[in-house]
Amino acid sequence: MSKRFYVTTAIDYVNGQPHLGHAYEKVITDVIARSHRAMGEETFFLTGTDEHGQKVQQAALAAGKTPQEYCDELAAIWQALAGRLGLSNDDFIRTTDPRHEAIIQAILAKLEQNGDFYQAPYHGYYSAKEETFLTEKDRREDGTFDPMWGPVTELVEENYYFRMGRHQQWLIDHLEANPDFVAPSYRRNEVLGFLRNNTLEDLCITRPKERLSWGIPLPFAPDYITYVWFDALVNYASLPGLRGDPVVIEALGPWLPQDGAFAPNPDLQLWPADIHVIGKDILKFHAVYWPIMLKAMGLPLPRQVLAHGWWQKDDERMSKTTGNVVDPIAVIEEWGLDAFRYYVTRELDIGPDGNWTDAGFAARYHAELANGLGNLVNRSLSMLNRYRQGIVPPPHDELRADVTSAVATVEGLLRGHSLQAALIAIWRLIDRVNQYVDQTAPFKLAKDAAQAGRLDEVLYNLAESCRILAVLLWPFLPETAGKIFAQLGLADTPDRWELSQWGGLAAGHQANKPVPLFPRRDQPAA
RNA sequence: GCCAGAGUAGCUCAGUGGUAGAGCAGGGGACUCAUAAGCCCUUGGUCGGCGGUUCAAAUCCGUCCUCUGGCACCA
Repeated sequence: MSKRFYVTTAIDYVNGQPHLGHAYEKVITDVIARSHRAMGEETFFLTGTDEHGQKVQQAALAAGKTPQEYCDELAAIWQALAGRLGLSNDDFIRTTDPRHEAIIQAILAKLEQNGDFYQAPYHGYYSAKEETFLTEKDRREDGTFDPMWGPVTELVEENYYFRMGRHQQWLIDHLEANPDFVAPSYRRNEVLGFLRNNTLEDLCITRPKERLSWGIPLPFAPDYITYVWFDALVNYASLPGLRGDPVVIEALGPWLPQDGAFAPNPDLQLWPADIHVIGKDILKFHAVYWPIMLKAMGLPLPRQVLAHGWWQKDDERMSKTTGNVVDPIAVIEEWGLDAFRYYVTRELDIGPDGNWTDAGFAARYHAELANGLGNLVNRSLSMLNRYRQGIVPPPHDELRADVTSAVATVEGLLRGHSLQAALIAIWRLIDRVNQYVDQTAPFKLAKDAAQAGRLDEVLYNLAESCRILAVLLWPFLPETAGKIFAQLGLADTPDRWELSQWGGLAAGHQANKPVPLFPRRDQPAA
């Protein structure tokens, strides 16, 4: 079996509530995963939760629970979110999975043996009140720290460091030789600019156990706990490893537990990842630290780090304190899952920041989903039922060229992960088919018995266009695509690109009666 | 402060030397299968300011203004 297309989201820190940004990242990654699957690639889509760290430790303590109990409860919330978003993820990694921890320890042991680590004092400003180190960025202009931190003292503690400096040049070379390694291109430029103009400092990768106990101990120094880098980031490779990915198993072989738990599985070739979908805030970790870590581990680099932007609400940063937030679950409950998936993918291209407005959401819902797509399917099937009792006439090719051309365009855009552009192209086809209804006026043809043959032709073109639209929409709107197939009386699922071939509807096929896909919400039901 | 990017119709944006474009919103019309949806037509801009190069500049150059992003241990 060949290597699968492997796509990931960032894993989310459990000590927080899911918000629009999380939901957005997962939806666009799901669209990418579904489109690759539809086009016949074996695909693996991974998401998950980051569960270690001091904040989780403290929150668990405050809640009177063990950290593991606390994480189990929160991980369930995040997994439920994945379900509510209709994600087609193939697995869900939790960094508290003992197998993940075993792989982390194998990696740490290997790098220690290779001389990638060293011990040194860590100097920092420490807030005892918040039990955290502060950075220069936390200083105010006059050099003092915000009173929220309480008394701030300068503290020195021993820690382990990861040597990064020696990796600077090849990483620059790699970015120059692989223009798609970081996307969009302006993010790549930022990373290159950073690498060219700064000297990489070594990375502090531990915290002393007395300060951070909820995490993975260094196998060669159990009084130290791995800090986030060699824990959370590694999930992308540890999940393949714990499921037997041969590349990961081979790189870590001698350092893994030799009890047979990590037997290679040649049928699951995942690493290297094809795309890491992340937010722009964690670009540097993924485009600088992570490749260097992988190189040290002896693993190939991912093919692409794709950084998306952030959402604002009404041109202002979303903030819990002001209540200026979009709750994705509430939107889905009010408008439906596919309406949510459509808006976030259509409104915002992957890269720039976006702005959520409730008015914009309602406008797209009505203009594009209800009046455009929904009404087209409804009027097409309504006429097929009214004039032909829902029985599909013989195939006819009048719209074949338009549809085939749109399919090719959408396919190319999906392969390039231009999701917004793909939706725009799909809607151009919807507009074209709506235009066709007016140009051919089947409702007039139906009044003249002599035009029965022409009416058959038009009705076939409409029904077949709707069928193919379902296939194109599947990656974005899986519920809706399924409903269109169901209304057409098709038992199949529109999850394969080959179904977008013109002429799939057979003469004599019995379609069902239409039900509005996206009921209008701005007027009382008639 | 330094580096990068952007400023074009009410809104979102395309357009990189040759008579200003799209979608949405706004206005008008004909139709009626359909979720009072759809279709056709249409109003609307001294292309951020100033100066320069050119027969010709939204497009190239200079300068100024405004905004955005980045400037390492941030989940």
